[in-house]
Amino acid sequence: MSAGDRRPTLADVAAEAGVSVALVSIVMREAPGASAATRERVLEVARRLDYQPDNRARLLRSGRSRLLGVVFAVEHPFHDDMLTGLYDAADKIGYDLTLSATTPRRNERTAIAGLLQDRCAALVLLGPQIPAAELATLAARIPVVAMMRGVRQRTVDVVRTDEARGVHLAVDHLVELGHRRIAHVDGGRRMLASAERREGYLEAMRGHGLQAYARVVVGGPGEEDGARAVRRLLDEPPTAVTAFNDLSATGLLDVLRRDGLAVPGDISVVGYDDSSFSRLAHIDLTTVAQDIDTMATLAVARAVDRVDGAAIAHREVVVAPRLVVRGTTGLPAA
Amino acid sequence: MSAGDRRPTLADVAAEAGVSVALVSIVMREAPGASAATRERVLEVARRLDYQPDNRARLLRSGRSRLLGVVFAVEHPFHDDMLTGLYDAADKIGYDLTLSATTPRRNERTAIAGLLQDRCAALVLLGPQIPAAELATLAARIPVVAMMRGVRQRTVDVVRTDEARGVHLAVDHLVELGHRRIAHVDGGRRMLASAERREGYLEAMRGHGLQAYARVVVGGPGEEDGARAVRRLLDEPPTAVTAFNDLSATGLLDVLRRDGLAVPGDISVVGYDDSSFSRLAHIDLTTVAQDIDTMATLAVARAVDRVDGAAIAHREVVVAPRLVVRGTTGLPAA
DNA sequence: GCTCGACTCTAGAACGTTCTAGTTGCATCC
DNA sequence: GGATGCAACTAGAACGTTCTAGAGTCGAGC
Repeated sequence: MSAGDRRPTLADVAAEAGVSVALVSIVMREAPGASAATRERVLEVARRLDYQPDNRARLLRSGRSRLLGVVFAVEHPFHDDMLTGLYDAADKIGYDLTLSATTPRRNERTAIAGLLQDRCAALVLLGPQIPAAELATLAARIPVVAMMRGVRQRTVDVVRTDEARGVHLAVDHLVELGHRRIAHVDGGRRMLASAERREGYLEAMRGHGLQAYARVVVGGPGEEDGARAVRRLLDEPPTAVTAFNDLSATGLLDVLRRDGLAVPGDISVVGYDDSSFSRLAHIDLTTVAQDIDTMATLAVARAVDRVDGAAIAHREVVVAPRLVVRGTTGLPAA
Repeated sequence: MSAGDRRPTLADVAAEAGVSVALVSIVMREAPGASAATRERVLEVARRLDYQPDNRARLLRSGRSRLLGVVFAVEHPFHDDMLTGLYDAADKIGYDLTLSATTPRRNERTAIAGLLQDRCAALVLLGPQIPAAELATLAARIPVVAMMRGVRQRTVDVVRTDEARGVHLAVDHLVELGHRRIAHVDGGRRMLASAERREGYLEAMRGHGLQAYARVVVGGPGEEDGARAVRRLLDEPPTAVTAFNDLSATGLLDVLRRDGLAVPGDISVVGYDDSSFSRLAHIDLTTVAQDIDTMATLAVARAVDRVDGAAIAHREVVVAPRLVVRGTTGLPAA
């Protein structure tokens, strides 16, 4: 009735071009078995009829799907960056991505269920929150790659950043600038990476022979957590602070500046994550960045390997982060 | 060979339960036509075999797809917020969402092509960048709802915010606080909403009889644009500024504070978009927020109406924004 | 005892592709 | 001049569902 009565199919193109359906199929997916002349003619007809292949039917018939399901959280701007990398990586090896988001009102289980019904070949989960056991049962059904979360399950693959190394880099940088009294505001008990980053901090301090100066304050993932933590720190202020993440660092910065302390003049601050806002001139935060492209490439490669049934012994890939030096770190006060 | 040889199908469940495939289908989609007893039994078998319906086959067979394709940009954190609303709205009326992102290296055309192949029933485009003509040809093929962009094409639906009204609200707020010398830093020539917001500003100034004080400075969408514009403003500083967007406002704030001007003591600033970073204690920006839930609900409803072939005369829905008052606006300096 | 309707269930076609196993035509080889 | 090979093409099954049409069963109504 309205615009297009029905979308054209292979059969329509075949009829119009005077060839068989199978031949049109061959032409459309650029498979061998058609002469240049007919190829040309079929393509012309397809274009004229505005033919669009039906992915559903295509995937249904041809078993393997060359489709990777990705679960990401709308709350994490960082996940958007990772999507960019994943699209690139998948594209490069001829795979497609199908996305499913978690939102404050749409949980991970729902997001995963949707992808399972779409019959993607493997799942890539960005910072999955569901219990490890659940990941394991899921992995029994379909290859699963978890990113940015360590999972001690021998059936799920993991691609993550070397968290400890990240804070290590931050401490190295500060020490190099001449800092000694460096404190760490951690991510609290509930955050997965918190313990690793704290350990990285302690280890780095020991490595520089500064264990006597080491000081860890309990914080959390939010802005307020950083603000609260730094107030406790100010009785005997260090010359530099490494924070659990950028948000926490921002809260911290805010309190410092309100108290009239100059950053980095009086105190240097390092965040973690290289969140987009840390680039704002206003904040200009020195921070630790994950290697997005490398991680994305590895995750996709690993997923595809599993789909192809490759036998890979090690399940976990740990990628080194890098330090992004901006304006919140400098020489310590004299 | 590996984990699961093959995912179970309706036929497997049917065989195991000793009934026909059709009956299992009936049970799985909770259609009428099966007794409570068999329903129970079939479900039990399905659960035992870990049966998952195959969406592809399902959609292929049952023509209509109850599937909405959404194109969003990873660069826009705001789009993530909108996704949240869209998921809610779609969920409420039994529709599914399939997402396709644009990234710095994946353009809108590619994103749309993917969705077309997935045979979704309609397309929802967040802030589409492609030419209106292209949108029109697309709309000839499938219902299209464009969000956050005005399109003068009688074949595509539009759900957008009343941009002029947003700046109007900002000016009203400032005038109410006692400001008169209120300037506007616009979004430059290339931004779609720029002209509307500028008009809204001028109209509001006129409405308050302040046309003599009206002053528009050419800016842009970025932080640097705001910074550059405000420097030009400082020869004869106003007591308040409305900026094209939050990013521009942030650049502006940064310059002001570096110049030793207090915000809002010496000068008040209003942004636009309610970006997530505008909530940071550090920035705490008064801004104009779009009504995400309303817009999402309207967009989904409109898309579904078109799918159902409803005849709706007006193609454009304009939603009122609201002002979010935070810490960058206050009484003018005495 | 026959028909009717309601209910439960089933066979088989259909959706739009890809894949397998051909068939045809034509040039090549001994 | 008959076998062989190859390129170009085709018929029809298959993928896992849903849908249409109809078959069987049973109790009620006359």
